[in-house]
Amino acid sequence: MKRPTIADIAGRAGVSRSAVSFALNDQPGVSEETRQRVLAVASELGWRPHSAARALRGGRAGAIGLALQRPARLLGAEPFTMELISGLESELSARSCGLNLQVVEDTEAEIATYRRWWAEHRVDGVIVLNLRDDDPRVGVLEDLHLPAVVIGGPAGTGTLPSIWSQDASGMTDVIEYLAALGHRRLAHVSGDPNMRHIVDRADALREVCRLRGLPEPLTVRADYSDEDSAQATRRLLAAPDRPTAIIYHTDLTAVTGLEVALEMGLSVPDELSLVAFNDSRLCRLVNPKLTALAHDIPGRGAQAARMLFAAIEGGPGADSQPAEPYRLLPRGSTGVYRTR
Amino acid sequence: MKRPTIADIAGRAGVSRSAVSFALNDQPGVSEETRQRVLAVASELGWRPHSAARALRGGRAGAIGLALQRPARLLGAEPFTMELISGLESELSARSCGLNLQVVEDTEAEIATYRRWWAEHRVDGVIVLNLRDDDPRVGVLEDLHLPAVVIGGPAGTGTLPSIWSQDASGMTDVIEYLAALGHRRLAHVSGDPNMRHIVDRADALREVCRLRGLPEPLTVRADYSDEDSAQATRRLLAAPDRPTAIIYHTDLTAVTGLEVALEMGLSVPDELSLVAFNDSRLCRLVNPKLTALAHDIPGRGAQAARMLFAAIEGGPGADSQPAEPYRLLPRGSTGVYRTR
DNA sequence: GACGGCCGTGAAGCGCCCGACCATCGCCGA
DNA sequence: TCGGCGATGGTCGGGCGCTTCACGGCCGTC
Repeated sequence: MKRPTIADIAGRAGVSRSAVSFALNDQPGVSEETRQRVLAVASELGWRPHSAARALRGGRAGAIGLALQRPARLLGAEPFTMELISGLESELSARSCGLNLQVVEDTEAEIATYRRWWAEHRVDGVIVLNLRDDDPRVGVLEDLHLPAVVIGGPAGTGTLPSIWSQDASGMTDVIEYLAALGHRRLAHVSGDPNMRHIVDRADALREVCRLRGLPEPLTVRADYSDEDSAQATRRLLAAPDRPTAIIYHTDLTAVTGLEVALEMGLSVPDELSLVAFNDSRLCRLVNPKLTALAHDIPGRGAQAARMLFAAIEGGPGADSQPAEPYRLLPRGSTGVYRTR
Repeated sequence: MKRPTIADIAGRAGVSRSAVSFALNDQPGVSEETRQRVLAVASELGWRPHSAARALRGGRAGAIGLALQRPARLLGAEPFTMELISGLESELSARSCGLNLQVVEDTEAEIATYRRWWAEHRVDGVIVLNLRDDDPRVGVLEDLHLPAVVIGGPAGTGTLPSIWSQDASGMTDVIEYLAALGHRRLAHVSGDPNMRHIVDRADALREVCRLRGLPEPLTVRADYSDEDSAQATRRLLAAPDRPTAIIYHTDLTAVTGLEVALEMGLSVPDELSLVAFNDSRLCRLVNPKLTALAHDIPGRGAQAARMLFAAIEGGPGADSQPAEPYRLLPRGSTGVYRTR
């Protein structure tokens, strides 16, 4: 089977290659009659533009890039990435634009990937995840003039458009909810402090507690691993003045924390309330179900894709904007705190 | 910033473009001295081949394709896909080959995607997931002569190489394990009966039970959704002659089943044992932890990638082969059945 | 002096797009 | 009546970056 080219269509329709090109691209320069004839022949032959030829000619690569900086074992556990991808795809496929995926080890490798994509003309733009403080990726992308949309921010994205989650306000909602339930001693299992949104949450937590006259909240770090998450919760619960509510930076971490709490003989939510950032099915699979801060991740993916297209086309619509706010979904893991 | 081309290198090195091309591609036709000089200039300029130009010239697209036929909300919940991708990537990035991802609605859309990829020269080959009976994708890929590796089989893959999981033997292991624990009334929550591996498991279950003189196992279907999984388990446990052990086609389904069983007041594993196909972190997050049949998914992805490369290059190494067998990981959800 | 290796150059061409050009026709003013 | 002109509908050909085939000097050898 041979792929038909424009020349084949030209031959069959009895016109020149240019005429075919004009007809296929809705350009002026051919009569309506010729255009229809060309289109008919093209669809009969099943012609599709050769993406490489188009890209070479100086046009679009017809694909965007997504570099995932995650070890293999985590990529699976975390629903975030896949939900984001499916959201991206919903917009991409509507414009028959491809998605190039690359799993990278670290930031350095990610930057190398951007440079390679740029040099090889593989993508028209990229989506950047997990913004960090002084993120070197921003400068590189700006230098390359490679269109990009950052998921994160709003600070530190340079000239790149971004879509930022309202982490401080999400955290505030949680604290107010917990405070209303009578909790005073809060704790926070936090993530990588280099991540912008992680810092935003921690800052908000301290700030709101101070304003409301609550004691300084305990904070410990945990990565996504089982052991680390369990250890973090154990440390918090072993503290002399044990917290009555714990806020986790991830559903995964929270679920592990729940197991640990139950293991240690605590009753949830009677003696301990738990809240997770990032809702997912996981939160509903455990018992009691986890109270969570939910986000429309596929929706955000779609929004990011639209912004990226706007950035690529250089038109309007590529301005930074907030994602829709977190929604607090109270479930069985949080309850009224009764002083004993 | 301008991307350097071969002509730029040629100018700087004082040789013709052809010579540069030979040097960069390790072809004979240039002296060792010239080659070194060209390579030095190339790396100084940061030259990278323009992927579109190469593809146009008739070479490789430098990417493989993966079409995911899953609704958005499932893609996130299921760790399988991401683990597979990270396995694929480990091989791909070693050869600096890209991965093209596309989320599709149904088989028809998937086939359309293959045709488009082929016509647009976007990918050099594809990975096919979830083989079904009389799968139309096989014929299409054969017709297009688009190299492909099927994850599934071994039957029904036509001339396409495949890597097949040993589902019957996995199922047999489970039954023997459960039988050894004293279970006789087994049940099976099964998946889409059009999927080859699902049928293999069901067949093995019936066959082995017959051979061992166990009663005909109950079988119900459930998709990946919460409601469906819960409903399936409820139906089984409400049956007059309740099973003492249930085998689930997915960790997700099994976790939901566990919740339902606990809700219904059954003690796991004292009154009911549960086993899941597909181990994942999910199985260790619940209480009791789920006994599961584990698979090295990233490993299989890597193997599939290697086979696909072999198929693309037309060399040897593209023969169908079994994946490594399932490993049964007994955990807290299975135990001795004591007649009451 | 014919011949074969070795290095290197020139040019064609992959499929597509687009700027330059050209033929035809209708219309207008001289 | 006829030349000039603009609009319309089309053709020609170059070039994007890269590979590769055909060829052409140049040297050493029989």
